[in-house]
Amino acid sequence: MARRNEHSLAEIKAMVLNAAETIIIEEGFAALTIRKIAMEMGYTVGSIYMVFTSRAELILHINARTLEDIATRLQPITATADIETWLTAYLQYARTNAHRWRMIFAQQSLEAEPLPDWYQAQLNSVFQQFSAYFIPASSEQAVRALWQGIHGICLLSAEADIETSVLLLLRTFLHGFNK
Amino acid sequence: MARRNEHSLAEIKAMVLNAAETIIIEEGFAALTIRKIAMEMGYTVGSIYMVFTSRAELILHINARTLEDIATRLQPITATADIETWLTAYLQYARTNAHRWRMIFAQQSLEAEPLPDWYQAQLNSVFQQFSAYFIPASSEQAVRALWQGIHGICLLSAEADIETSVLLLLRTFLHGFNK
DNA sequence: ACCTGAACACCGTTCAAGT
DNA sequence: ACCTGAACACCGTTCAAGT
Repeated sequence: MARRNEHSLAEIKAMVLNAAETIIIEEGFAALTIRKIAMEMGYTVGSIYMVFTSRAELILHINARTLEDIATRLQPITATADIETWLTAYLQYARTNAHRWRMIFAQQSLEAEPLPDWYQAQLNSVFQQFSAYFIPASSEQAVRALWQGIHGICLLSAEADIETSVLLLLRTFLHGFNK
Repeated sequence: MARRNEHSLAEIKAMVLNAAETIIIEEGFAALTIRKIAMEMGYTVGSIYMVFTSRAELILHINARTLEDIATRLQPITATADIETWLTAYLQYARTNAHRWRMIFAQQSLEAEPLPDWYQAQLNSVFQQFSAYFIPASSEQAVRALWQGIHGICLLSAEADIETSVLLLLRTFLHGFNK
């Protein structure tokens, strides 16, 4: 056995990411095992370690992809609509892609070492779309606090009425901000 | 072997909780395994299932204890101090007992079935101290949004300056709230 | 009745060995 | 050079068997 040479390393890497994404969408983060990914893509466990050094690194790349997807989809809205429309679209993405979206924050809570720069950049590409609405004349820290606050609501709410709560926080915040 | 009868079931239950708490404080949530708890308390794995039906149920009880501890410690402040003082004390508890405090939210993200009533009550005993500062004339939903928002900041911030960010959110919110 | 510890069905990760 | 799959060191959970 061994040495099939059907796919390049780059292709295998893409297959791992696609298989992983399918599992997450269908079964959630907790169901994502290396063995299941290998099965899904028709390779053995060892192969996955040819392209990713660990499960943690793989998860980081999956999340980076999700963040890229979010940034791409919301970009057109940024140009044309107001902040409530943008935020509503973001919340809709989170609802529609619940498993993938939640996974971004499941990873964080492991604390551990700091996130790599390329990943931070992906995180920022979404946050910057949001924060652009507040520039100029708003402290970066206040806008970030609001952004994190919105995610607190999303992560801790029992499904229903998340949108109402988030808009409530946003409006009260803006009201307080604009004197 | 078997049948030592050194401890009642209630005593064993307390020993499990104490051993688990020690592990969490010293090594964090990820290090909490059934085998390690058993080792720590001088029993075997099977014994733990005499007093808890599963790891998930055990975690729920540990978190309930933490919530009770928080409520007890903050109670005296509620009576005498303003909201910023109370919130600062809460944040200090979260910082000082980081592992135990974080664990409360690690569990949540598993979604799964709804939390039992007795646990919801423990969650509420802390939230009610917070929300009391806003009564009357504030919508329950807005106060809850702020409370969850504060936790978003705590969970997603990189350690430094959490207190500043939280107070920023609180003050802007209050400013917006009071016309 | 209480407690054990082996067994079961899983994990992530490594690496000698095959082609 | 690429890929396998057995092996290692773990998990949570169960339950027949011992005292």
